Amino acid sequence: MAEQLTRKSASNQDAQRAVLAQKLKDHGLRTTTPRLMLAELLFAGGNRHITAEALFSEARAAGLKVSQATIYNTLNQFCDAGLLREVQVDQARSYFDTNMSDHHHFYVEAEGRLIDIEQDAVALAKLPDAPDGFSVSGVDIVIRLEK
Amino acid sequence: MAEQLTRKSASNQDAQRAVLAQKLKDHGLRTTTPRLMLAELLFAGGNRHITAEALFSEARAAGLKVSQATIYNTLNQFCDAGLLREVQVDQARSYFDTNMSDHHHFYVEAEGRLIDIEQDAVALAKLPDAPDGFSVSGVDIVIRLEK
DNA sequence: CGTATTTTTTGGAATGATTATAACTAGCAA
DNA sequence: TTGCTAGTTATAATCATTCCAAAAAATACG
Repeated sequence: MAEQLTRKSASNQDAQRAVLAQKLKDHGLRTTTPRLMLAELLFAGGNRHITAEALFSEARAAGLKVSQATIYNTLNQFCDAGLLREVQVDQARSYFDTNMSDHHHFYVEAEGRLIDIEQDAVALAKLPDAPDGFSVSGVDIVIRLEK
Repeated sequence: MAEQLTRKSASNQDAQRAVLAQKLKDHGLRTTTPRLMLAELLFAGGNRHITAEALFSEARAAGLKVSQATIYNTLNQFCDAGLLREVQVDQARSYFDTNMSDHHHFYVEAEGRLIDIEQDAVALAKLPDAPDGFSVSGVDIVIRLEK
């Protein structure tokens, strides 16, 4: 029984990795060990918001020997590839969001914590036109929270 | 005529400085030379958005000998005092906005330029409630622009 | 009016996140 | 396999911002 569970979870893990490897390929990224492991941390457990530093700690805690440079490179590559988006809430550090759907954020400044706002919880009744010669590349709404 | 203009503009400048000195006092800040000169750069010509680096350059260009530390201190003090607000659009550097009224921003990423959106050009039809235990301390909307 | 007390300013060092560099290694196509 | 290209690494470099301790300026007090 214990063996069976172990075997089963191992194969689940393999399947999950295959899916993630495919996801990387689909976005034009080679499947390397660091990328795959980081993808697992980032994408395997539902949407999340994370800083480079936090991902580095997690990777280390998970036994993955990866350098800080790789964390930054990978996060930036994932962003460029459209697997991640950067959220601008604190000039001190960058936050990355695995949720690529169109949505906005609460930001708990005191805790440095981001919370997704469901897409249909915000409705804009009116938006200004872009100034002449420009087009809108994105609309970001951040609702700051305090206790 | 030229003299008259000179005299007149000098007295205008004095009057303006008196107003700014009072403004500082009203917000609990002592009137010191660097503060007054920086206040002049910041507030004398209509609303503006500026970075620490840009203000430093302007101050130097205007012949004011002020250290970078003072630029940062002053910007932060003005923020704390409610004379300025910080706008979060680029993790690389902080922008300060002299317009304290409730409004939002366009951000031209390619130029690092902020543009005010008039208050009534944006209307929010629906906003989510703050999660339990929190209250909303601010709502920031940034519309990113590209060519 | 000067002198003491407190606040500011300053230059330079320190910090912390992020990026650049250059050598090494791993993926992958032939 | 082999060779070429891209990825990873450790370390140094960068850049905005903050910290620090000493010097200067502003206010308070006698």
